[in-house]
Amino acid sequence: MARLPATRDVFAAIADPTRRSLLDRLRAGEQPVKQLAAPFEMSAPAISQHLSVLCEVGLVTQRRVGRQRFYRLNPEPLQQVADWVADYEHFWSDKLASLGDYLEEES
Amino acid sequence: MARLPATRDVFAAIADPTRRSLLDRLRAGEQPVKQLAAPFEMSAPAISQHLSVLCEVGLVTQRRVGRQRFYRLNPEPLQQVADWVADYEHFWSDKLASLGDYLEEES
DNA sequence: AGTATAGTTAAGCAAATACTTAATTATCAA
DNA sequence: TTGATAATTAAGTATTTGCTTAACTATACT
Repeated sequence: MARLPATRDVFAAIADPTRRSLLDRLRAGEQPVKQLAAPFEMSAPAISQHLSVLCEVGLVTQRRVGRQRFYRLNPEPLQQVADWVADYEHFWSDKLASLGDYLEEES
Repeated sequence: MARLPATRDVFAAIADPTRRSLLDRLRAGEQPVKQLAAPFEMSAPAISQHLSVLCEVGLVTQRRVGRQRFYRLNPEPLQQVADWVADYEHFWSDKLASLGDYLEEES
């Protein structure tokens, strides 16, 4: 037997470093694929496939202009990630706080 | 040809739903594997392998007590994720703000 | 000593992933 | 209409992943 179908969710989408870079670049604003893909040493189809994953989970939207395809960032789905991580934030801030106490006692 | 070695980082570690659940459960405190694994319908080795991934990226630590292995949450590496997502937060809050403006104008 | 318990390591497998090159679609330009 | 450009879809491949069962290690119980 093997694992379950592994529905592609936001967490899976941002697990890939290339896809995170693409999102990072899109923060500069809507861009056509050519421009977006410029810094990557990867074939155009590879980029196209990554963009379609991002599209599927709603992290980007598409707009056609002539023969170009403009991609735009849609960060809302990242809220899911932010929400999940937020539940852990007090754990490390508590740790930092106790480290602070420790340093204070030492000084 | 194929892809590059794909070093396992925090983003990859939290991409798997089972591993996220394990972390969620560990928020209740340090636990032996048996207790931690109880709700999962998965073999013990599968859980063990997930825990070792979490260990590799530093999200959990281990402590041996008799024949038990206690795992403890170490949330610090999640800061990386929090930091990355934080850069996107103003994007969606801007969007919400403009939605707010829109709703205000409508009323 | 013998056996049960907690957990990992080993080996193997099917599906998913991240690429590749080749072919295709669609638009623009001469 | 011919050709170049922008991008995708198709098909194929190597690697990784998430599981499984079987075997192993180590501690505890009787």
